[in-house]
Amino acid sequence: MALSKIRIFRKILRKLERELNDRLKENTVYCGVSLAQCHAVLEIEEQGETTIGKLAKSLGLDKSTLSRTIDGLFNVGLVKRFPHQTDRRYMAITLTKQGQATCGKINSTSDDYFTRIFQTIPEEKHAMVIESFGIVAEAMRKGRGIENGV
Amino acid sequence: MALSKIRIFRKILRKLERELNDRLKENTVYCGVSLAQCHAVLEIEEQGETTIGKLAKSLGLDKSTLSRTIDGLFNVGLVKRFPHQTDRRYMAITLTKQGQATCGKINSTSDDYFTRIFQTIPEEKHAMVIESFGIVAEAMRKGRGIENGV
DNA sequence: TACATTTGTTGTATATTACAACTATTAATC
DNA sequence: GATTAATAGTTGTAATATACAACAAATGTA
Repeated sequence: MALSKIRIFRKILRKLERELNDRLKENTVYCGVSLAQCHAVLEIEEQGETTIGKLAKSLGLDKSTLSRTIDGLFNVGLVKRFPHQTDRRYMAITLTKQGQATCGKINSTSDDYFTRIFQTIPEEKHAMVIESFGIVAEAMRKGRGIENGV
Repeated sequence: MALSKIRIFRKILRKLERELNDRLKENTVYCGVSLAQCHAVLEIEEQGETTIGKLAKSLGLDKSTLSRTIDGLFNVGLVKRFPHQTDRRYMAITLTKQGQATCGKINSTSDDYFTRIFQTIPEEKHAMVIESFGIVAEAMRKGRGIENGV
């Protein structure tokens, strides 16, 4: 692919990153959780009962970081934390009712937002857009460890 | 658009965000600058001679934050800083030779990376992918201030 | 000239993060 | 079964990134 197109794509990507960031900030502020907490909450929702280690791995963060993030969520009553039945090294982490409510709020504001965004995009392009984002996300996932100059 | 599709799109987007983040981290570490510094350097390159205020605005950050980021870049010799000729309230900011070199390194590792990523995507889909990302980025930019639950 | 605005810097506080050292628990080895 | 390994999580510490408020310097305006 021509370098000029790569440059165009990178520029678009930087723009997209800025927009995504701004939106996320607004959304999390509105939902009363920090960005880190928001990611953790969504990840717990996705994993169901989980552990610090699993969350750290799936979010690509250190376990100490997650330990503190979960501390914060526990303190504001969004997660429950109790030793695993058979292996007491683990802490089983789940969302409280309130945590589920927050999660629902995050999801619904995000759903609303993207519904509106898609309303400004011609309907016949929707499938193309979704496919394209999927392609790139997957290509990047597969390309992990590709020499990145590293 | 159906909620189920919105949900799929959001999930893809989260995946993409994680991948983008990871890659940026590796890249900036390799290029010897922090993520914030990297963004600033690329923005200075794009704007040419610029100011703290302009950078803060374009990056969506506080001027005090940029003041400190530029401090850091100045200390490692990547930017020059001197009072504007006619209005001495401004600091004119430019990249040094070394700053340009770092910028070139950032660009070329990113170019290489995305060139490889696109090599894993069928060629006939390249145009579609670029168009789609452009559409979403622009839709989000236009949609700024859309009630986001706020 | 006196007041208002703009630009950037500094003081202070908070959030996010990682690494290293540690504790507690479980698994493996002998 | 006792000793050693490995694993899960927490805590101490430090670095980075960030914003808001107070400020100083420069410029514009009345």
